[in-house]
Amino acid sequence: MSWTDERIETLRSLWEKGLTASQIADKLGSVSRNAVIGKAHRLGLKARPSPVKGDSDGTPRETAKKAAAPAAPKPKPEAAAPEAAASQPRPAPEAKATPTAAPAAAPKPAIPVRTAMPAAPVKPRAPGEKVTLLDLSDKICKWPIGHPGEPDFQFCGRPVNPGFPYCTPHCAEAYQAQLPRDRNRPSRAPMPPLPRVR
DNA sequence: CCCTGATTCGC
DNA sequence: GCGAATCAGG
Repeated sequence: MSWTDERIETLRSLWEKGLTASQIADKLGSVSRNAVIGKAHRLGLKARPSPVKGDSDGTPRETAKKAAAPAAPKPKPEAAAPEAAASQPRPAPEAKATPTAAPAAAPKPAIPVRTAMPAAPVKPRAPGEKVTLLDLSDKICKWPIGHPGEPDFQFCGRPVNPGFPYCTPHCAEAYQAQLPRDRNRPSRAPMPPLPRVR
């Protein structure tokens, strides 16, 4: 379907009424959210609270262009991470106390590591500057340092191992291969300490 | 992950 | 002109 006068009128109306692009697209039918936004802009309708308006200072909007740069490598996500089947995420990293029968060597789980990783937070931070909740994104390691609620609490902040919530070292910490079963030994690992509660 | 609007660019 | 793909942020 195309943009008939009627549909354009509807778009105008709904857009200025404050409906979201998705809602408008939904109402019109046969068009995507992007189509609505594109059309709205072409019509001159615009300036609605955008999540991305946080464009501070002189950074209009410049990112990797498509055909512009000749030598522009494309870090495409590609194949997703093959969720380790024999692994167990440990939500309570502090409790890495594995006193009894410490395995001679923690078996290196097969965690895909694609790129070398700088051992520093994504954004250079002043010494002592903490990686707080407000800094979290899909891109930085969310491995907790310290205990929530305590003044020193912060997050690791290194770049994540793509597809994981943690950086590579912390992935190795969090996802450990299941050790071979042994009937002579208690099947249950000792309970890790409970998280502190206030 | 879901969502939002903005922008780019091949068609 | 159109809108999918992408981006950047909530």
